[in-house]
Amino acid sequence: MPERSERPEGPVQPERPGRKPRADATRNREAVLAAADSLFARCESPEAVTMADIAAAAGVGKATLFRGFGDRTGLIHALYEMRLAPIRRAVEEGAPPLGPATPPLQRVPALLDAVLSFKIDNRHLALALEGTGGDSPYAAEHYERWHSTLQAALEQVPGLTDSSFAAHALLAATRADLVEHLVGQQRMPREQMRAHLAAFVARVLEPPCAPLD
Amino acid sequence: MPERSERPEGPVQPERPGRKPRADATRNREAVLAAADSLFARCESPEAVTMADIAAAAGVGKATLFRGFGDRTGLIHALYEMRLAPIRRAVEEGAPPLGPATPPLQRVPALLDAVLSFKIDNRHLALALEGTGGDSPYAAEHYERWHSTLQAALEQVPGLTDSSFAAHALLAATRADLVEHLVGQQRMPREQMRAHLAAFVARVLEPPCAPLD
DNA sequence: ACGTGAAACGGACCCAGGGTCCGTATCGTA
DNA sequence: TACGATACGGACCCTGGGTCCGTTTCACGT
Repeated sequence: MPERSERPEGPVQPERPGRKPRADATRNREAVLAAADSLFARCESPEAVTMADIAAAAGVGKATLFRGFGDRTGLIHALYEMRLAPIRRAVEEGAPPLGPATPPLQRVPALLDAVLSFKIDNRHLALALEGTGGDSPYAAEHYERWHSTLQAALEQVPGLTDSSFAAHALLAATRADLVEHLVGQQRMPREQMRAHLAAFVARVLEPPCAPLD
Repeated sequence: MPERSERPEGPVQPERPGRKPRADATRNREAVLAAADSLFARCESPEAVTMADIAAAAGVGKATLFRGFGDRTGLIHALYEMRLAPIRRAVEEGAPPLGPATPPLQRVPALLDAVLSFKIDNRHLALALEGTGGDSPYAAEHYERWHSTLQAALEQVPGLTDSSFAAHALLAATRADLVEHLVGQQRMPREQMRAHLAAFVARVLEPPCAPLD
């Protein structure tokens, strides 16, 4: 039993300020990201694209992948974070309806719609990340971020007693493989999926029957 | 690109009535199921238990595993169905609150609580099944069964417009890795998890604010 | 009881794919 | 331009799912 330790993953951009980073290194990093992005987008199943494929497509040796990103999960993670960055900024410091100044009853649906839309548009990537066998999606820090943001908003919704669980449950409705099943396999149109989620969220946010006067 | 065909999986109990099945075959099948069950229960991560491990624990050659169950997924599937069978019977032909005669507003929470309880009690197994990389959980027929049963019940809930999506969303709150995260990692007590889900479900089932007279 | 052929057995074997090693080529700096 | 540090890349290793085939074991008919 190998007893999973705390993920070795040493040399992933140590950010040495003493020396300028080598040009070929950054160039290769970009090439790898681009190649991987393209491959994941093109292929139906994420596990169909191997590390060797990515290396070949980027015109680079396999070791370069692992030197730059640690392991497969690290590479996928880097790709995912790259795509997610703008949305994250919009959530953390942007204007309503995503930004922090939005009233909860408006922000919760906006957040969930943003997550869903992102996963629809990047479902192959999201699938690769969530389906990456080893570590569950719930260990990833970006999930932690979404969850705590959503929970904070839900906390201010009247009548919701368990905001943490509710946040988990609502986020679960945007799981990548569910999105892939509905949008990818069953060809549900993007807008219809968003509408369904919106209706479901609205139902959850609806105040309890007796409006306190 | 290997182009996933319709799962070869030929010789999984073809049920020939012409000849009595060989004694050693059924004995080995039992041994394998028992060994696998025990190993999955004992180990934290499902991918820590290999087919060779199971074969060794059962005192059987690897080929016997694959002859009897097709592939890894098939074995896990057989285990899962075995455990699930009593609940399935209770749902299909049992008494309330799980059986078909139950009024929807009572049956929906009962169904979801049954699923959740089952996944808590068999989370390693459920994790193995849902996390089995290749095919998404949504392709499995037992998911299809849960979904259609739940959808049928939800259809009769007033004000719910999209029963199919709602069924998906509610079932998503019982995903094995979420259960593992909350109960396994964060040590949430079983009863508390059930209470949280029950509260969430109740919130969804709550009728829209204006009660029709 | 015993011969017989079909079915099951098992472990050596194959192969894909993630991850590593180390001699070599390249870059930034003096 | 020389030099040390850094990155390169492809041969290599290893684990783990899945298969092959010679051998064994069973169920059935006599």
